[in-house]
Amino acid sequence: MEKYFEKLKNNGFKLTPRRRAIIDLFVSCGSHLSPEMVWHKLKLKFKRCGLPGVYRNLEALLKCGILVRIQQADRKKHYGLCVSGDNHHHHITCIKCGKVEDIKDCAIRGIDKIKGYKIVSHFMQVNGICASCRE
Amino acid sequence: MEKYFEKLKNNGFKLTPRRRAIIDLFVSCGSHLSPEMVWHKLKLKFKRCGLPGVYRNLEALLKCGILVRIQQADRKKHYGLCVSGDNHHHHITCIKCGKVEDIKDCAIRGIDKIKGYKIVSHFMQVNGICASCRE
DNA sequence: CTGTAAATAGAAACAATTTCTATTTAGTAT
DNA sequence: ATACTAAATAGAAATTGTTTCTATTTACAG
Repeated sequence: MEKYFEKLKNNGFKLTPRRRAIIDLFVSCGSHLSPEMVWHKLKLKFKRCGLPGVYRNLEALLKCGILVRIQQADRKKHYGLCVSGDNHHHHITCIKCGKVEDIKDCAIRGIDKIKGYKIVSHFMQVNGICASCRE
Repeated sequence: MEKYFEKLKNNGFKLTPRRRAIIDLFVSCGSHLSPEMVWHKLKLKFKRCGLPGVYRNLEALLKCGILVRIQQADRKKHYGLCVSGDNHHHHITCIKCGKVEDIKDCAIRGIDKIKGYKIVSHFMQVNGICASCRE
């Protein structure tokens, strides 16, 4: 918990109740959330609370490496706690409970070229059903 | 060309001038296009031509396997010709010219489980610079 | 405790996509 | 050829997700 507040400070961001609540939320739910889902949760705690503020805070937390952005099939943005820090990794998402885990092995890493293309970036998203949702 | 018209028919779709033009467009440009880009091109040929119609047609062509949907970093949908047919594959995109090619090898294929997750689906997008854009 | 830059709410703007309704058209049956 | 019918269409309007703007409030350095 403290380490997150450190990160905020190191990046010149203030520690506000909103941000504390958002971090809490991600820590306790342990899965990824869309801005709208975060907003619904926050509205339970704060009576006055706008969706634009949620977007701004999620981007701020992304910038200081507390959250990662996860690409889903829908057009919504999704965020999750960044577990691996800055190391290159991908995500596996449970389609039942929404939990997100990091995949450290990356098939592409270290590969320089594919089909004559100089590789600039790549993105991988794996969807599955986690052990506890499957039993 | 004929094979595309076959596919339309096999899926219960009619072969309309719009669809013919859209297929032509993708064949001749050999890269991926957003609905809006398709629309701009179509407007040169057809004076009356709506963006909603483009969306509908791209989805129709997707359904019969003529086009594939490519996930880009932006929030737009992108479509490209489906070169590999129904076989599982991913795409590499040139960030300079927009060309899209298929990658047949897939690191995930055949893998059943990762971290205890039963894998349901996955998605990979590689971005690079192609040989001719690089020289 | 004061000052200031950052954070905020809420309204409004924006962008991509989808839905709706009435009209037109492709392809089948005559 | 011609008429019929389901599908395709244009254009307007609605919806959805996100961003920008302005005025007010707040965290925290001094």
